[in-house]
Parts: sequence; structure tokens; C-alpha cells
Amino acid sequence: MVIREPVKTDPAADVRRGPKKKKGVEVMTEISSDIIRGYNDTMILFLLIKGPSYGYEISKQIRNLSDGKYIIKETTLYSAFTRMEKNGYIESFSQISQDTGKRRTYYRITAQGMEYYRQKRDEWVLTKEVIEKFITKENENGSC
Amino acid sequence: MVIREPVKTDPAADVRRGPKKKKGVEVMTEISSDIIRGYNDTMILFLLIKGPSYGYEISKQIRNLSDGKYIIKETTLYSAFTRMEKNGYIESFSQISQDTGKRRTYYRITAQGMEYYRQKRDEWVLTKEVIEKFITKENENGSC
DNA sequence: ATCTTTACTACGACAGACATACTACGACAA
DNA sequence: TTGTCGTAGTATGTCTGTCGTAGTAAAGAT
Repeated sequence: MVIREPVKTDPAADVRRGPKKKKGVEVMTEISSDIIRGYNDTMILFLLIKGPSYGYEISKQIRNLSDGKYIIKETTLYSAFTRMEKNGYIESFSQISQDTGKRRTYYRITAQGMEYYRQKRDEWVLTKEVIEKFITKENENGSC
Repeated sequence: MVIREPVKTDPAADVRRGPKKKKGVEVMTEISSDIIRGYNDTMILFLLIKGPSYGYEISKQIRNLSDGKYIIKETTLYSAFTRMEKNGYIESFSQISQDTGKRRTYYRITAQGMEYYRQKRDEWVLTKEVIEKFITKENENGSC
């Protein structure tokens, strides 16, 4: 019976918990989960259009494509997979990778998934327009 | 004791339930609550920067500024007010309007609210960049 | 007279993101 | 040989913002 100490024992903790906040002069602007919400699916589908992939790879690709600005949480990613498979947007299949020889769960996009992606893309264009009407460029707003 | 019929008796129901979906050839692309989530506060604050206002007016201004593309739900709006007041982003005061003579709850933005708005604005710029990396322009993506 | 607009409030449900924690295996270093 | 790192996940429960539903109430329009 070991009393859990506040020592970091789990090496993968950073990935799960997200990047450390830089405490310093400048406040690190981070992408909040509220705005990305609902677009995680879109990002995953975008990557699956290029071909089947699996969790860990998708995760890395999102990090890379966003220049490290957005790191998707593991739980968010895998729950997105489950949800999208249930909705028929993706299909899973198990396969042994040629390089590691280990079994992994791959996902491929379906026709419905493509359709959903296109819808989300159109919605994005609309939403962007609307939100930008409420965003001042730097400090151009007269009253402040 | 009246058994509730499925007849629409409430005239304000449209505002609460949002616009009717146009059933026809083209599928109406609507802004989903998932992407606007978290930016309702930002939109409200943006309008309050220009001066104190109240629920109904804010609601109309959002509809107008977005050319009717986004109609905020009443419950969303008023719960946003409550939340933001609790967070210190806005202050409320009751006042009788000159025109109608009726008492209304007005809100004004605080310094903290301005700070929050600026943060959200910066976050938006970042988020937009990231999401656009995952959005293909129309059908330019090679594999489809 | 009844409908519409204005101006709210209350309550509960839902869904996506997240925190926390755990498993398992191979590589490589101290 | 112990420990850390990278890989590749699963399980479970919490939080929060949005939304559906349902009221109240008074002034103005038809």
C-alpha cells in the first residue's frame, strides 16, 4: 500500500496533460478546447482522406501540421474515433505494421465521412465570417 | 387540466429554437453550437465595448451583424451574462429606459472583461490558422 | 380580443473535451 | 537491472457551454 506521492512517475503524462504553460512575462496564448470543439473530428477526417491511419500517427500529424500549436489529448482523440465509427464516418481494421510487427487499430474514412467533412468545411467558412465580424484587428476599435 | 397538444402556441418559440431549416434542394449550412461555443462570450463582449446594453438588444445586434446567419438562443445569452458577471467580465445595473419606461437589466464591460476579450481575440487568430491547415479549399485535395 | 414583440427566469439534458489512471512492450542508457 | 522514453492504446468519471422546454409579464400591433 503505497501512498501516492506528487512525483511524476508517468513519462507520458505531458502528452496527456498538454504542454506546460510558460510562466513568464508573456502569457502563452493557447487554443481553448471550446473553439476547437467539434473540429477535432474534422481535422482527423482531413488526415484520413490521405489514407488510413491510426491514433498515435494522427496525433503526431496534428501536432506537426499545426507547428506544435495544437496537441490533441489522447482521450479526445480516441473518443473521437469511437464516436465517428459509431456515426459511420470511419471504419476500423486491425493490422500488423510492417516496421514494428505490432498490431494496431487503423481507421479509414467512409463516403459518409467524406460528406461530413465537406459539410464541416462549408460550415467553417460561414462561421469564420461571422466570428470575424466580432473581432477587432489589434486595437482598431474606437472606444478603447 | 389541459393535455398539451403538439400545436405551436408559443409565438416566441422560433427565437428559442432557432431558424427553421430550409428543406429543399440545397442543404442549409448552419453554424453549429460546437464551433461557436466559447465565442458567444467574445461576441457579447465585443458589443459591450461600444457601451452598456441588455439582453434583447445584444441578441438583435448579433443577428444583424451576422446578417441573420447566427441567432443566439435566449438561454445561451442569459446564461452567458450570468457566467461573465460571476467571472468579473461584466457588471450589471438596473435602469429604466427613456423610450419604453420599463426597467431593464443592463450590462457593462469591466477592465477584466476587456482583457479577456483581447485574449480571446489573440486566441482566435491562432486557432483560425490551425484549423485552416486542415481545411481544403473547395476540392483541391488530391486524393478526392 | 388575440397575436407579437419585448424582456426575462428556471430547470434539466446532452455531448465533447478533459483529468486521472492504468496496461503493455521494445529500445536504450546509467 | 532499473529506469526512462516512445509507442499504442483502454477505462471511468467530471466539467462546462449550449440547448430544449416551459414559464411570467407588460406594451404594442392587427
